[in-house]
Amino acid sequence: MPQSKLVKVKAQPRRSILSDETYLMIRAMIFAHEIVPGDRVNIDALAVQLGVSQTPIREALARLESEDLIAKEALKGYRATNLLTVTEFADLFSFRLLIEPYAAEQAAILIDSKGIKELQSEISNAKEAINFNDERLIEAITEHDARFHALIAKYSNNKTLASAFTNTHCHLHLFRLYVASQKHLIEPSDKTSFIQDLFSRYYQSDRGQLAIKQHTAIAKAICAHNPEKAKAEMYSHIESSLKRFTPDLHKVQTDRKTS
Amino acid sequence: MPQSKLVKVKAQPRRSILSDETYLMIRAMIFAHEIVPGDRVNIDALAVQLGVSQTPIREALARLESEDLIAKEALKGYRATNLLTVTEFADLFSFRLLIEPYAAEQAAILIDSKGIKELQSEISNAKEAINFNDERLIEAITEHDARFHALIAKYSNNKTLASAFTNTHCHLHLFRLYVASQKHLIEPSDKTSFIQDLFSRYYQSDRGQLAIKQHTAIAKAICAHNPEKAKAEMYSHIESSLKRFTPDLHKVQTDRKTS
DNA sequence: AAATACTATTTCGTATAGTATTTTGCCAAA
DNA sequence: TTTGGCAAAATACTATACGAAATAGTATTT
Repeated sequence: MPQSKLVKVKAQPRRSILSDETYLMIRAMIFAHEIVPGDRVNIDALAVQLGVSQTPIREALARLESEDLIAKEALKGYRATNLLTVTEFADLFSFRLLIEPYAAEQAAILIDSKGIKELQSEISNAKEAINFNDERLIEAITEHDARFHALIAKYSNNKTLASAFTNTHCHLHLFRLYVASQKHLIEPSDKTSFIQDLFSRYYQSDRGQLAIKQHTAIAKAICAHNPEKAKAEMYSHIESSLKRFTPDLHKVQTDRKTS
Repeated sequence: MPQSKLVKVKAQPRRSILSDETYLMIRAMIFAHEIVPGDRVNIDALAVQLGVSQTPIREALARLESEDLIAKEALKGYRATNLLTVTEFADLFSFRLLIEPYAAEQAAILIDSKGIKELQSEISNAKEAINFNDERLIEAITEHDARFHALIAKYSNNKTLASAFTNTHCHLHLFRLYVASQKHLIEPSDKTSFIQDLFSRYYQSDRGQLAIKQHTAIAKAICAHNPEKAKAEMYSHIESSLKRFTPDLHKVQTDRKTS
């Protein structure tokens, strides 16, 4: 058994890096609405709650700050940033319309067999998820959507693009998770907030089937190495998604011009 | 003198936030090549050098990490990230070609009189800088270029775009500063590294006059509220800048496809 | 009612100590 | 000389405690 010497302690579980784990945990708390937008984030309290010292918390918050998920006010402390405003939401989609069709185009050129498998498997999973009940459906579709678009950004093979995508998309993701969490507020009341309005428009109608259909078309074009088609499909997908969210976008854009 | 009461202690100098200042100082050290790409960054040493404790250093490094100017390896410490590779450089320009023409277009629509003044003054400054001697010229033009493009990103009024621009552009800026710092290596030697080759191609020929000429055209279109022209001028400006850097770009792109 | 003073809380930074891990340098064996 | 391994030094990571300074809230005085 000469191997025992070579292998040695290689298998010992890596010591966890608290500042990294803390970062992920705080991030998860934000996405899970345990930390609500606008909340103040107290370092001491967080340290106690997570059972670590202040040092890892500080590093985690510094990172979250440069992702704009946490804002720091000098001498006043940290607080969770607010949700996207209507304008910011529209801006984010304008940005997506710039970079994601290009990403799809490049992915169609550069994707390899491993990537094709990964993409197809993501589509399959999504199609299964359609059969979920309402409770899990919306969350499943939201998560699938995030993974799908991230995959394409990754296979564009452009790190600058992929990193810009990641940095901006987390806000959209958070926004969607928040919209979804407001589901129970829809039925009983007739007051229609921006959020609730969005919810009914986006999820009530087709339960996300349209999005998955469009994803399928995009994936098909990419896997067939058809850049033009992939680009066009991605463009109309994002456009359609934006239209569903805000059919009155033209009004928003007009507002911006006059502001 | 009722004013004296109203003004009061408003002017008292804000206590400096060490973690912010430390962040800026380390960042400046990177841009000044006091911290060279690939260098290990020792927290203790930095704390002693800057005369602060570890806490602000850690927060600063965490922020720099998410900008990708500093990379963290678990349990091994931080190190300054390497310069852009040829591929990353090409990717960055592809990305710029996606977002900056759009930014110029939107700026032409949305810019106000204050913005027009700011843009025009930046152009004036640049034209003065052309008369600098070689020593200061390159740095002046590099800094002007960064400010000019940042201004347009700002006046696109799209925060998502502006933030993506900021995050990606610092790498280009660092790259250019590094290229410029290699100037003295050009003349005497005949060995032609990638960097030195770039330098001669980009700066020796016209001392940046072409870039400023193009900037002037872009600014003119924006200030005249001509979106189409602004967009087109910005596109060809970036394209021309890319071509000057890498006339053999097609080769790079071919390489990517086969990788 | 407004200005002021006082108190409590919180942030920000320092200092220090201890543990885990990596790196380095040395020594022995091939 | 080279290789491999082990011990020592260096470094990263975390915890803890403390203090100064600013903010926020409350009470007091004018």
